Amino acid sequence: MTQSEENYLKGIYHLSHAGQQSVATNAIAEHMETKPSSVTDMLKRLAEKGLVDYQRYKGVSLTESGAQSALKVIRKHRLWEVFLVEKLDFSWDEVHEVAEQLEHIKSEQLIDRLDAHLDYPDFDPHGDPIPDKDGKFKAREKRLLSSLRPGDTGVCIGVKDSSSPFLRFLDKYGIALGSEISVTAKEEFDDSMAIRLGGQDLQISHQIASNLFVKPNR
Amino acid sequence: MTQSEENYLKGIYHLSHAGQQSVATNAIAEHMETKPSSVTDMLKRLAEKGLVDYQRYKGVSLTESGAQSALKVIRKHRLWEVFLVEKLDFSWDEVHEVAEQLEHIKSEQLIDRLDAHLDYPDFDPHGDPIPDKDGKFKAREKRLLSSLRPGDTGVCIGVKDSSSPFLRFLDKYGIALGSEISVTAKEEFDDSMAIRLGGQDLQISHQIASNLFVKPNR
DNA sequence: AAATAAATTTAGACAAAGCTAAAAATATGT
DNA sequence: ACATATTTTTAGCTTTGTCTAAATTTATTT
Repeated sequence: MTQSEENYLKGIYHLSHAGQQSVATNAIAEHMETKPSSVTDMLKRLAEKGLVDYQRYKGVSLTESGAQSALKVIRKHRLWEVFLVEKLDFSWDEVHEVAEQLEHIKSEQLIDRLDAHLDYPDFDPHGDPIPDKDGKFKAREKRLLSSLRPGDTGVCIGVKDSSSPFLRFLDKYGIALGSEISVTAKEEFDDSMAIRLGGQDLQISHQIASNLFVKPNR
Repeated sequence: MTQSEENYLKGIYHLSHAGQQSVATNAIAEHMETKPSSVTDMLKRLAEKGLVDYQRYKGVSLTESGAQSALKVIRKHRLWEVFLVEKLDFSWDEVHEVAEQLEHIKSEQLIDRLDAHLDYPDFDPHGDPIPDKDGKFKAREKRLLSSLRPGDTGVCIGVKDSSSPFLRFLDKYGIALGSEISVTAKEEFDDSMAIRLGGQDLQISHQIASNLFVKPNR
């Protein structure tokens, strides 16, 4: 399987889990920053290989085999991200590009040993779950911070938006995976919130709160 | 620069340091397991980019810029080999293939941090020197074991042949980088040698002795 | 020095992956 | 329901990197 094929499978996987079912050609093109005509070409090739179910004009979905392949790539991507952050001291906003390359290295042995070296992590530096060898991953209760009410508390376990500006914003205010957050107030008007973490009080916009995942305490 | 271009530069670099000066198209083809016509095509492209000096029918040599690029690839390859052996417990006969892929990952930051993580190694697991960021590497006195005479001693610092069968042979008899070796006898007839290392006596053929580098003690 | 052999290059094809522009199918608005 | 807009596909071209077969250049023999 080529790198490009792997990238398409990964893209289709992500799109078919955000929205549902069959994914539109245009959606893929936009997601992969390419042209719809190029997507069509690739879909035909992937269909040939039994990795996707594709009928022209009807969108596409991953076959079982395609989904397994996508999960393998995602596993590699996320394990490399953990490596970069834990072992090479990258910050969480710097890892994506490099992991995009590393995810295409072909060696079962390499990824198994990397997994062991990292002590079998379940989540990557953005809080996304890492599939195991069989493509299964640990679920955990995950809600947007914006859905909590004043008085509620939770632990930061991930981000929805993983763009560099957002991640750098979080770093700046000391918000990291594992941070204990309690909601002290919520503004009706603009849905901004007052939160407390590690001794300090912060005022955060709805924009921010709706891109942070927390595991609520009960 | 594409992966293929990088591979050619690396190949030309190795060939022009084993033999001398300008490298023949056929030699490159053989070394890279491809056809001479493909090599010609690539040489033209590399010449276009100012990475090699090439005149048709006359062979090819690296320009300053081409040599620098080749050294960067070699640096990455060897650093990754160290990583695989030191951190992921690969054995020295398993690392080459994977390093062939990893050497093409593009990120200055990655390779700098990997270098630091590995504590700036000077030599790879086969004893080959690792170029620094400026393409320079540490020299050290290096002789073939076969050139020592009875009574001489030395430390094993590298292999000439780094094929799996040879490396596995060395493992089997406990010969590793850093092993203290003393020559106890040398057979006129077939140039085989009796050596002593770590308490045991071994009889090794000329084949073996002429593929092991040692730093002689004086 | 001509004849032959070996090395190298050219010409023409092919596959992967992309693009643009035009055509076809599907969806939407009134 | 029909015209328009949107989406998707097709057709044809480009680049990278490879190949085979034929042509050409260089090297070696006798």
